[in-house]
Amino acid sequence: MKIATWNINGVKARIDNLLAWLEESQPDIACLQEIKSVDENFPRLEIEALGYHVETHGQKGFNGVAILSKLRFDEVNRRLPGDETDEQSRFIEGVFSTSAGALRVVSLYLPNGNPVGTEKFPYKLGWMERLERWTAGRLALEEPLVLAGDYNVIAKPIDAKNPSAWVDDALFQPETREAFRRLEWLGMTDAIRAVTDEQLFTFWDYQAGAWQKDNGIRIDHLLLSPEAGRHLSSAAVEKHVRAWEKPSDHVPVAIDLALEAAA
DNA sequence: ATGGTTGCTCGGCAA
Repeated sequence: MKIATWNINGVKARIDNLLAWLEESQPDIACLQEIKSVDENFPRLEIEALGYHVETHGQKGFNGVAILSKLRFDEVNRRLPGDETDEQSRFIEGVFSTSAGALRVVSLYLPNGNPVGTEKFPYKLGWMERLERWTAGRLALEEPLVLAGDYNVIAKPIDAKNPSAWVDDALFQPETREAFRRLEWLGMTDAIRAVTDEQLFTFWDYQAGAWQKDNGIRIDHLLLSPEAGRHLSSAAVEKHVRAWEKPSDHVPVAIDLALEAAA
């Protein structure tokens, strides 16, 4: 079963790329971030025509996440618990029936947190604390769990072409990196790092020729519970998508799990 | 380089 995550930076601007990518990559489950659309305007008909079920959690103008799945959703949960006042659409969980029992897949768009020194940074850290608590609860179920999305976290210096350029950025603060490590300490595995130590990027800024200079960062991650990680057979960044016409500034990251949809 | 580019929405924010 192929599970992918992609920050598409606007579903309206990216619909042609999204449909082309779905046909080429053929993910069984696709987690999207920054759909920048309300649910009513999400182009579900075109996507359903390719054989996907569609669940969204959007808002006007910014943020917004979605899960597309060739498997039927058994359950859908929107919003990360822990702060009833949080109005930003950044979290959706789908539950699916597989050969290994219930599979839980989350599409998350973790707050950017810039600039550090404003209320945006503590919002990011608070969101990461809520995610840690939620994940601890799900891990107690001892089920396959995939947390996929744009984490806005540069976990290690190797995950940036120029780490020194990011030292004042929320994505690379010690508190940010520690909060990410706490998710790993809970028992979650960074799928890419389970298969390779090489330098890989998932985001290149639109500005200053970042793509042409390969000045990128790796901030889109799939974290796996032990029960998901034991089925991991491959993980890869689909870098070529960044060279398409009218690209997102992020590219898809995909894993294969040796699991099948329940009969 | 206190710049640069894109999306959403048509001024200014978010990234």
